[in-house]
Amino acid sequence: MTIRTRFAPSPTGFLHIGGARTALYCWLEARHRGGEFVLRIEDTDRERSTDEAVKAIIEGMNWLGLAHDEGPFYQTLRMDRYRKVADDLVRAGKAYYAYETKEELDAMRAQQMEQGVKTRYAGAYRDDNAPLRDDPNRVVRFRNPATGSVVFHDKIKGRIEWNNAELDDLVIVRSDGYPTYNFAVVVDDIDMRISEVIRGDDHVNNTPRQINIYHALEASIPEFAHLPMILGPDGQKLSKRHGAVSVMQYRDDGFLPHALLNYLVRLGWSHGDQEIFSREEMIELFDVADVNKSASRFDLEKLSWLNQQYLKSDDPEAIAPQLEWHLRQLGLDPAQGPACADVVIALRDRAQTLVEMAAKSSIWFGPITQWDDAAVAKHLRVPTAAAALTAAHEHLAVVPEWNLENVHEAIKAAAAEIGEKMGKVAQPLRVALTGTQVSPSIDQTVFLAGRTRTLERIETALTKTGA
RNA sequence: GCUCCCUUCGUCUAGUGGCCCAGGACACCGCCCUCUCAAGGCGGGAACACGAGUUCGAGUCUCGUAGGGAGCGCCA
Repeated sequence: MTIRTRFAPSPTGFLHIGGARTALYCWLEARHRGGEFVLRIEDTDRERSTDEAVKAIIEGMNWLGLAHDEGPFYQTLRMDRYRKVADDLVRAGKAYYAYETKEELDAMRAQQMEQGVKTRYAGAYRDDNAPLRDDPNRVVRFRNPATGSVVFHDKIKGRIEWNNAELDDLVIVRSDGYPTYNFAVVVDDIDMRISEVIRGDDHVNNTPRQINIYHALEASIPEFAHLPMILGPDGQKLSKRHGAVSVMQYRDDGFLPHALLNYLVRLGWSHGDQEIFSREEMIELFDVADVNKSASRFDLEKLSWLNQQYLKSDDPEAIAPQLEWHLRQLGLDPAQGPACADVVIALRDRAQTLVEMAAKSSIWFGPITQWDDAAVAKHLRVPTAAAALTAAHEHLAVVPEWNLENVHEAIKAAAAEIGEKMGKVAQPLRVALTGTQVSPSIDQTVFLAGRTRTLERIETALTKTGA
């Protein structure tokens, strides 16, 4: 039997880090075991579900490259199915109609809280066997076993046992006719033949009652794996109010999807001392049973480090289009400068994100917008600057073919001509070309500027030397 | 209040009774390299929450304590 996993977000917002990791683990588990990965949209909360959120979630998964094999399925399209299953349950005596108002239920809970007992439904209809009647408050409740216990083996948390006495008769169909989460998931997971339920550990508490519903439906129980949460950098729970952002924000912030995936796969899971995983390695090595039990914090610095590792090791030609995208975000035209793959090579040791890389490349795609006064004072207003720049201009003007090696030789020759070390030429030249005293190696900086731009900027800089 | 879950360097983690006076990675500090900044190389400080017990031997097993988290909805 092939295994099947599913990712089942509710479309009430964007795909955030926690959801992305859940999706990744579901996807990896399916790929690793040669199974199938299905996407299901849990949109029974009509108040909060939106089409934009569905699009945002799918966009996020596409960006990360987490392709599903089936779906997306929409719960709102399966209403008839849920109603039929609920009716069958009522007919079989495994569920019943109840008619309490929300106010009555609130009062019941408040009273139980006061008495220090677990809050649970203790209404009158469980044993009432009342015939169906029309009432705006009519719901269907599941008749949970009153005695015994539910035991399951979570692939991550281990053995978990729950007393049925702790569980109450949950509503499975609301007064508006819509199914509730705990009911719809079970019906869906059965119908979609899900063999492994991988989800956040905020659902462990729901699992025993869901298992009871599986039993009532005479379906076989899938395996469960409850993932620990991802906390914010401060150890607080991530929420929309507190630090949770869309995975697409990471694209905008200059991260590579593979880097995010690699970061996420290592957050709560590991394989010895290995830090870098190709997609193939993730698939080969990942096993949901190896996931850690405890929550972990999101660390932007480690993500940034990983991102740079990929910036350094990925094919520059593959990164180039992404850099171009970020250049355009800055209002720069990639056509007005050197080949972006060359820029990637020059800057990948100096930038952790594509946003940083794009910012640092602006000097090759447009005019110098800001002069660092300290740099000018230190490297242009010195006795040797004018001679160094003049010599550089002279040699660079006649470089036969404008490539990195020839540019390097020309600058070396200029230094030799004035009898100074490289630094005496490189620094003034760097300030002339960038307006600052920080840039990639001088030959790279000059090469990427191109001959015309380089000579122009040296001429401009000469006027600043005071010579 | 009740139920369930979790606890190794600041952070992510290795560790499944002796290989651990605890290893790797990020971050931090120092040195080297060097045309700047990085990157890289080398080195450094830094943790088994606490207490009992089991055992010849415990980070690893058991119990308790403390701390943290989740759930207790006609939300998912």
